[in-house]
Amino acid sequence: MADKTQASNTKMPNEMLTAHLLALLKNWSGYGYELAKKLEEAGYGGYNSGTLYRTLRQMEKTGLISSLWDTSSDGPARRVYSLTKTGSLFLSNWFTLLDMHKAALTSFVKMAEDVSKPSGNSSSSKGKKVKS
Amino acid sequence: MADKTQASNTKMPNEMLTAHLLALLKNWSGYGYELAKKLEEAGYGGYNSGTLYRTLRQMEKTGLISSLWDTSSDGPARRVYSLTKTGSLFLSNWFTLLDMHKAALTSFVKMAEDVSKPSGNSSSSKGKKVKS
DNA sequence: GCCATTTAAATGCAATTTGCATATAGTGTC
DNA sequence: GACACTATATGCAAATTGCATTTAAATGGC
Repeated sequence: MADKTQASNTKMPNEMLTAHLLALLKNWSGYGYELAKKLEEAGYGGYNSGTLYRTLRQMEKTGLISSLWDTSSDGPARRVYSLTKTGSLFLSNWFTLLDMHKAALTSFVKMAEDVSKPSGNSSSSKGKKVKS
Repeated sequence: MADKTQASNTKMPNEMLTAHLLALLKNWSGYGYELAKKLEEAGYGGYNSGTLYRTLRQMEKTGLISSLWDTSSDGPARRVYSLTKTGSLFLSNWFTLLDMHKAALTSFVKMAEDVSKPSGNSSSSKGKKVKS
């Protein structure tokens, strides 16, 4: 479990945790402990519980999700979250943001490729060579 | 310029700045001021210079890029950066990370969709309804 | 009943990161 | 000299994170 499937050592930034939580809560209602386990199952464990709960509370404060206590079930009370309209919007914005980000990356790479290989011209030239 | 083309108000996390810088530096050598302008042109301004320079220094410290001073040109000296092998690797890892992230998001959304619409069953049921 | 364990959420605090303003410095121009 | 533009860096308060720890309800075993 938690088998470090993530692309090598690259650390997931926390904004992605927010996105994951929003996606899990889309068309669903879940509480922290449950969400943590789902993330774990999906290979996105590695967040410690403190961070997770705090992230959830903060998402609530910023209006992405809303919560209410569920005392109906056994065991300690659960704070059950569900997506707000804002959260839903944020999620779809995140998707487009990801696309734009990726597009920018590829275009940046290509930009440089085009300049460093200007038709039949070898070595230096445009390649903004540093003097020493 | 800097025309807030980014999907609404969603803020770019700084890990993405790192990715952008790496992409710009792939097959290229550039310095901070220049990189800032390229980002600006591409619609990814909105980073203040302090953050940008500090990010670059930190990327150097972690071995993603390396720098040397360029005093050959007019004006103040420039710290010219180029990608290390690690940086190049990080960038391609970042790409796969993005893909995995997006795949996870869509699968999460679909997961919930499948449960909340169980064939011909209306209202509550599996939808993990909260009591009050 | 008593104790350990599991479920569930939250807090304390040090360490890191960020945002914003400001500092420093070289060059050219009026 | 005063000013603007290029170029990098720092100070410091505010926000965020990581890690350990705390609180608390319920269950299972003895």
